[in-house]
Amino acid sequence: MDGKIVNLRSKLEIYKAGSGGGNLADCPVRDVIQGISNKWSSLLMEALAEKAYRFGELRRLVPDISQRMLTQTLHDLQRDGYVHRQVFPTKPPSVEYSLTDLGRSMFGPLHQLIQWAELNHGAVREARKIFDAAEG
Amino acid sequence: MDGKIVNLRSKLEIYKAGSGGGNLADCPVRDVIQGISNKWSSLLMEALAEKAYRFGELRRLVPDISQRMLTQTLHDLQRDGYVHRQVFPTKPPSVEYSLTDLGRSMFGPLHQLIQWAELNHGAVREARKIFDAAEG
DNA sequence: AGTGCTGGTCTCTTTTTGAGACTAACATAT
DNA sequence: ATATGTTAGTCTCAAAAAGAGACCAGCACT
Repeated sequence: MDGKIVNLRSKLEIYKAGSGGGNLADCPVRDVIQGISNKWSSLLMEALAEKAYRFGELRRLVPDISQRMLTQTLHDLQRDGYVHRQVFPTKPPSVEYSLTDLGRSMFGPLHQLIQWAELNHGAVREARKIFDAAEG
Repeated sequence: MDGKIVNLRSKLEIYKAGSGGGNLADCPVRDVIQGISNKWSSLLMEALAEKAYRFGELRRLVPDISQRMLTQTLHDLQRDGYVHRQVFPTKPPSVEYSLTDLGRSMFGPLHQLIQWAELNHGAVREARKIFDAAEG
């Protein structure tokens, strides 16, 4: 039983006892998953998986994202290698965002999760209703 | 082209123009995905997928989660129907958390994403390095 | 000259998260 | 008898993140 815990610890833990260099980057799950586990990433990935979009198009597509968070989320997705940013020298300049190969690869499993969400939305809502009824 | 956008809009958008009742719950992707797209959910799901754990065990397993966030994340997972909470009348009382059927079902696709993360951690780190080198 | 379009940045406020002290009730150790 | 540890939390306050929306430059069109 303790062996299993230790096994899991190696995957989950951020701090390795007695190790000076243990940090978040040592845990793939946390390092990668946290990059896409935020309010807007999966939504933008889903949009860009369909086709390339320009900044303004994305903003209209997801109207309740603030420009600030759209800029920042796209920047983060680009930094992690999921999204490619291309500037076209039009007047005024336009910027197109598209998925990279890595982004398309990651969207595979992400899409599975999104499909699960669509399929089981009702069950989750039902669970919430029961829970909220049981304890206000 | 516009047709595709409209298709996507129906899945992504939070506000439906002219509709009084349009809100977050109308969008399965956002409603369900946002429940698990936070810092600790996937980590706790991964732990509980292995076996049931008690509150204190989870806290030791994920040592850098605050008690406050552990309580809250477990509460949210329970509310969405992924986690079952059972109190044992020991002295002092102990509480065991385990996955429900719905939780195990959801962990299927989530696990795929986690495996992708483990497999492609290196590629993501490399992308970050290149990005950070190009623009400080 | 005025207006609009582009893709942002800047500032301010609100919300979320983190750190950690504190609780109650009982068991065990001294 | 008194001190200490255990349980699963809650509470408060500080820090970080997110949201709202004004503002910007450069050019086209009117």
